[in-house]
Amino acid sequence: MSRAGSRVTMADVARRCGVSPMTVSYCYNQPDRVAPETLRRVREAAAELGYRGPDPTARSLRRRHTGAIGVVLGEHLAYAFEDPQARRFLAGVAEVCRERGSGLNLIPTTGKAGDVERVRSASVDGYIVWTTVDDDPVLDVVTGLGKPVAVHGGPAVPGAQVVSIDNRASARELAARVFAGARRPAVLSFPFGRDSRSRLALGPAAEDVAFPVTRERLLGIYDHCREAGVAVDRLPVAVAPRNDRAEAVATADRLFEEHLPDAVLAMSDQLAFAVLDAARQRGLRVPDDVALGGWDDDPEARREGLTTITQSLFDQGRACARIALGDRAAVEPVTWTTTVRTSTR
Amino acid sequence: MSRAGSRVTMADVARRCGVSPMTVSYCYNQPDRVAPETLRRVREAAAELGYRGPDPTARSLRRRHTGAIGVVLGEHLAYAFEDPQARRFLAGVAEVCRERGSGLNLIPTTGKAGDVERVRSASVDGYIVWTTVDDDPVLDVVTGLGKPVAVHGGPAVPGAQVVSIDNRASARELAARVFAGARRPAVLSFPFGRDSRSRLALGPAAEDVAFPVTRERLLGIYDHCREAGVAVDRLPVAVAPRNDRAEAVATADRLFEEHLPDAVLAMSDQLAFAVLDAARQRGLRVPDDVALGGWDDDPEARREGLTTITQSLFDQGRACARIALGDRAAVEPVTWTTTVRTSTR
DNA sequence: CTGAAAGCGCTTACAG
DNA sequence: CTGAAAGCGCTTACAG
Repeated sequence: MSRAGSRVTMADVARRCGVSPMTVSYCYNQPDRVAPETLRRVREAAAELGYRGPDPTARSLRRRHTGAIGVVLGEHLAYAFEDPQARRFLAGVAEVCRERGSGLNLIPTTGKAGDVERVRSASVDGYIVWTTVDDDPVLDVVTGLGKPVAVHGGPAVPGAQVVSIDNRASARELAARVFAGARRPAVLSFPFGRDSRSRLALGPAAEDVAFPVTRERLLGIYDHCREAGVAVDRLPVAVAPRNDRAEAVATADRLFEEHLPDAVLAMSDQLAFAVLDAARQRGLRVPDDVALGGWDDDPEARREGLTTITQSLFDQGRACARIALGDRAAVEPVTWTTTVRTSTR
Repeated sequence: MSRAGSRVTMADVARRCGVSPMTVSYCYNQPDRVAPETLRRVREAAAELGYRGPDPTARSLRRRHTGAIGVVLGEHLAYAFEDPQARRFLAGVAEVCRERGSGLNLIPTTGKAGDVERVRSASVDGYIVWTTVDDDPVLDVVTGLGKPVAVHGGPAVPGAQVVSIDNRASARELAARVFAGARRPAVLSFPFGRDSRSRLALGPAAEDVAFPVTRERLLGIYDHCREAGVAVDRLPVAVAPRNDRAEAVATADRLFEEHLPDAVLAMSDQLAFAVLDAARQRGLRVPDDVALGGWDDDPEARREGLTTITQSLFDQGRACARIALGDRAAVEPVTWTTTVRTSTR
């Protein structure tokens, strides 16, 4: 048996044992259709020649599908392996891929020029786009390819299916919990756009927020404020540079420094933990001195007694994968619930 | 501009504006070679027809490379997103892919029948195999394809380049540290083979260990024992079901229950933390009652004062990616050092 | 600066 | 049960 990694083709095998290339093809794709003796000879010839089976690229071209889906990550790719929620999501995607024997292609984008080309030139049958900004050029490219597209979180664009909880409704409900009885409520937000700089403002306009998930949550919080008679234009909203517990402590700390809030609604559990860390450093008690709420219901949230919006990023990953693989079956709406623990009054 | 996602080819564009298909091809691949006016007309026709550029699969077939590498993960794929060291490794791989504009294909295997086919039928130019067992059939497949192959950790096989620290030497050196002054040393090991069941034995034979990384570390520990006059056949070796802190606590606890060790060498920081958790539950002090050591130098290791083997899984991921992309440049040997902290005497 | 030709390696309905 | 033919969509030396 030769180990020649060099190009051995079906035609070579066919020639070697005196059959046509299509018979060799059938040996690999529908072995039942081939006479046992022929099958044996073909396999023997393949072994002698070191032929390892049909070339995947040629097969994909001919069959007009690749058996893989692409996941477009809008951040430095390492993020996908660091952020707990992105990980849960990808684990869900991966599970479906494994069930279906499908490939999983990670496509990082950076907001620079090469993105569009990298996305377009991935050999995949469908795309999943991880939550991005409204005007991300990748969305146009991906929806113009005639392949199924799932967008996690948002934005909603024609030609793509969004998989997301109702962020606005969940924010409104959570704000009611966290801000209950508070005199100085505040928000710790995700970045507004791709330029992820930390900032702090009073009731910033929701229209300025480029990430739909962030915008909807902000809008939901404002909804509550109006209902509860809280002045939105005096609501401090601090923006964390990234969804990272350690990094966000400084932002949370500045929030305490400047406004000493007695209730903080954070846009994720990670950010809520950052508030918790900052509060502890100051000797503040939760929820007596400061009430807290977050999103995601991370395993750590239970240990910390954090009130949070429970949702399954894993299941959402699964749903996105099914869409990207072309499942027409109606994907059920994404569910969420408010889980009340001891961090709120 | 049409949004027809349906098949529009280069030939269609060529026909539309009265040039040959190859001119259209040049417009995408070497636009400088084309007269500006022609370029303009071709682009216009492409826009009118909704042509989005060359089909990636056809291009790959023609060019004979795909611009992607495959990463073979020997565990349930979700593992890649959970295990801290696997994540660091993949982040390193991903960084190189991003630098080179290369794709990253995740290929999960499960030890079952479909594996070989899934690996073989991935359209990639090179492979990275995450540490696996000696007789993994995937190794044969992957090295027989005539494509570059990097194996992380091991085993070493012809046709593949191994990227790994010297596990045996590091184990020997670490054992000397951790077991110093101990009367009842013990080991908390990774699984020996793919059947990941928890067990506890005295000086089990290293030859029975199917994972080279695990075997080499065990051999290094035995090396030290022989030098230091510790009876290997009375050295308790507990096997954790998985490299998971929470899950391994039960195994560590059993080790304390049955042997009450005063020094435990764990094969990773995660497993060392499990020992730490079990020790704390029993009110044991580190290092006075029990000395501890691990591998990897996880960020948490510094906080916990854990003596450990420092290595960069991130850099090893980078090295593997370069190999899989065909870099012939000598990849430097992988470095490691023993970082001594307060968990040893 | 542009085109005619060949071919990357395979699969599929269709005959026989 | 097996084969002749067509073609998936593109790129590349080579002429001109």
